[in-house]
Amino acid sequence: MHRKTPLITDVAKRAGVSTATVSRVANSPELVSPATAQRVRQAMQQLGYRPNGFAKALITRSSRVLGIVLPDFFGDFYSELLRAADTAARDAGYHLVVSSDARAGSEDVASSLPLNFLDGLIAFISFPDPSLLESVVGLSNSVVLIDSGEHTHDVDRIRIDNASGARSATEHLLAQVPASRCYHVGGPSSNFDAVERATAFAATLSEHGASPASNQIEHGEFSAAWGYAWAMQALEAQPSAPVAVFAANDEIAFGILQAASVLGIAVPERLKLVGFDGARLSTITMPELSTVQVPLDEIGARAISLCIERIRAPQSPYRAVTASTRLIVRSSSR
Amino acid sequence: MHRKTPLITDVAKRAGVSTATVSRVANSPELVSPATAQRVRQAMQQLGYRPNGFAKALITRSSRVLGIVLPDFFGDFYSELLRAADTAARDAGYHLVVSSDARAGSEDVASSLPLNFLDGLIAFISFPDPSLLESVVGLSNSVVLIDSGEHTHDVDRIRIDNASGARSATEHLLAQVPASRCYHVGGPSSNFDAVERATAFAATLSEHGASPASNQIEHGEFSAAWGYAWAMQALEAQPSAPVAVFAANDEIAFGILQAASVLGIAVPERLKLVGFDGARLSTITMPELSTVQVPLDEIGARAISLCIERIRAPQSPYRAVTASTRLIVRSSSR
DNA sequence: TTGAAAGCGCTAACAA
DNA sequence: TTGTTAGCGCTTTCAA
Repeated sequence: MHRKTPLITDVAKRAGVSTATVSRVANSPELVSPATAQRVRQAMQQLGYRPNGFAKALITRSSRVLGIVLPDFFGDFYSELLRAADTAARDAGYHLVVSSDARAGSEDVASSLPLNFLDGLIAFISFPDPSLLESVVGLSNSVVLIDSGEHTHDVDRIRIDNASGARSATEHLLAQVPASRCYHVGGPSSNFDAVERATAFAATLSEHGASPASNQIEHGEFSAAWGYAWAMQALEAQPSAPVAVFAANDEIAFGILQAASVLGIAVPERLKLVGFDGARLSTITMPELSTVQVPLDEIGARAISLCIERIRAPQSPYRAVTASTRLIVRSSSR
Repeated sequence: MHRKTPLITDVAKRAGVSTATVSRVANSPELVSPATAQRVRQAMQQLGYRPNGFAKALITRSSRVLGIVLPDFFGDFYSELLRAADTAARDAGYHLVVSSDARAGSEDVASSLPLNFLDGLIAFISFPDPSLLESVVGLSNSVVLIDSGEHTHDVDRIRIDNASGARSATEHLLAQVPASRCYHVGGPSSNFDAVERATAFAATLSEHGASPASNQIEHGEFSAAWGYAWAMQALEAQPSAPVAVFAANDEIAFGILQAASVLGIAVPERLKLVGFDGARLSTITMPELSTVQVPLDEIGARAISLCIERIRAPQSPYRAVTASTRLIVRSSSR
C-alpha cells in the first residue's frame, strides 16, 4: 500500500530504456526519437514520476528559485511589487521565495532565506543598514537591490525617482496654495525614500522663494496612524484658509483624510492633499487621492529580469535602473 | 581574483581533518573534540564556507523549506496569517516559500511552487475547487489544508469556526435593532467562509422568529468596493430608524463605512456595523469597527506545527483543528 | 574521536 | 539515437 517515490531508474526500467534517455526526454526531448519519448512519457505518467529537485540542482547548480526580501508584508505597496515580481519570475520559468526582513529581526538575510537553494536574490532596502547591505552583497548569489540609498558596492540596482515625483506634487500644490500653508508629512527620517521626498519638497519651496518653517516638514512613519496624529494636531488650529499637504505615502494621506473627516475639514475645498505610491489604497479613499505613482509593476518585473540576466552573465557590467514617478491628480487636490 | 565557492573538502584540508569531521562539526558537534571543532570552525569562517544545500538535502531528504499557498496576497487577512506562519516556521528551523493561487492562474499548485524543494505544504483553500484539492492532496509532501469546505480526503485540516462568530455578531445586532432591519452583506457565494457566515446569520434570525427577506442577505465579494456599492443602493432609501449590518469581512465593512459617511448616515447612531476578521484594518477605521476576530496568528502557527508534525510522523492519524472566533464590540455598533 | 568510502538521484560527457 | 559511466557536494555507516 505504501508506494515510495518513483525514481528515474524505475521509469527507465518500465520504459525499457536507460536513465539517460529518461533524463533526455525531460530535458532535451529533441535528442530522443518520438517513439521512445512517447514510451518514456507514458511510464512517467503511470508511475507519477517527479524528478528529485535536489539531485537535479546539485548537478545543474540551479534551482530556478529566486528570493525576494522586503521590509514588510503589510500594505499595498509591497503586495503589488510582489505580484509583479512573481508574474515576471513565473514567465521566465522561475519560482519566487519571499521573506520580510521585519520578520528576520536583527539576524542577517542569510538566515531569513533558504539561500542555499536560491539562484538569485532581490532585496528591497529602505534604511541605511550597512550590515544588511554587506550580508546581501557579499553573497555568491546574483543580487539585485531595490533602494534609493547611496553606496559604492558593485551590484545591480533599481532606484525610485522620488525627487521628480515629489517636485511635481509640490508644484501642483503651490499652484493652488501659498507656500506658507504647504506642509509635508514625511515618513521615517532614516528611510531613503522618505528623505528624498522631503528634500524635494523643501527644494521646490525654496525655488519658489519660500524657506519652509520647521513645522512645515515633519517626519514620522509610513502609517495612517502617523498621518492621523499629525493632522489632528496640525489642522485643528488651522485658519479657514485652505491648506495643502503632501504626504510621503498614501497610507499617511489616508490617515490625514480620516482626521479631516473628524475635524470637519472639507477635502479638497479646505485641504488639498497628495499622497505617494499610487497603490490600491489611493483609489478607494474618499475623495479619491491624488498621488505620485510609483511603477510597482515595472520595478518588480525589472528586478526579476536584472537578476536573471546576471545569473546568465555573472561577469557583465553592473547596471543601475531608475524607475520614474509621475503625479496623478485626483479629487483630493483640485 | 575570482574565488569560487569553498567546498567541504577545502575546509577539511585547511583544518587538517577529513570531510566527515567537518560535516560532524556542522551537524552533530557533540561527536567532535572541542579542539578539533574549534579548528574546523575557524577554517569555515576563514573560507566563508556555506554547505551546498542541494547536496545536503539530497542525502537528508529534507530542505527544511515549507510552502504556503494563499488565495491572494492583498489585504491584511493574508498578511497577518503569513506573518504568523513565518514566525512559527522560523522558530522551528524552517523557511517559508509563499505562493498565491490567484497568480498561479488555472495551472495547478504543482507549477506555482517549487514543490521539488519543499518538505511540506500549507494550502488555504476558499473555493470548492476539486482539481486544486486533488493536486494538493495527491502530493507526496506533507500537506495541511486551511479551509472550511467539506471533503473526505485524508489530510490535516484547520477550519475557521465561522458559525459561532457570525451568530454572536448577529445576536449582538438583534439586541439593538429589530430583525427586519438587520442585513448581511456577504462575500462570494462560492466562498466557504462567506457561505457559513451568511448561513449563520440567517439561522440566528430564524431563531428569533424572523425569516430574512431576500434583500437582507446579499452576496458579493470580499472588497470595500462591494460594501460601498451595496450601501449606496441599500442605505440611501433607508428610513430614519436605525439599521444593523453584519458584513462578511472587514473590507466590506470598510466600504460600508465610507458610503455611510458620504450618505451622511451616523455610525453607530443610525447604522450599527459589525465586520469579520479582526485584521489590522478594523482598528484604523472611523469609528473603530466591531468585528469577529479570527485568530490569524493561531491559525498560521498551528498550520506550521501540524505540517512539521506530519513530516516527523507521516503515518500518524490525520487531525482537524477548529479555530474559534469571537466578537469584539467596538464603537461602530454600540 | 576520527577517517575511508559508499552512495543520495540525477545529468552530461563520451562511446557506441 | 541510445547507453555507459563518472561524478555533483555532502552525510553517514563502518572501521580503526
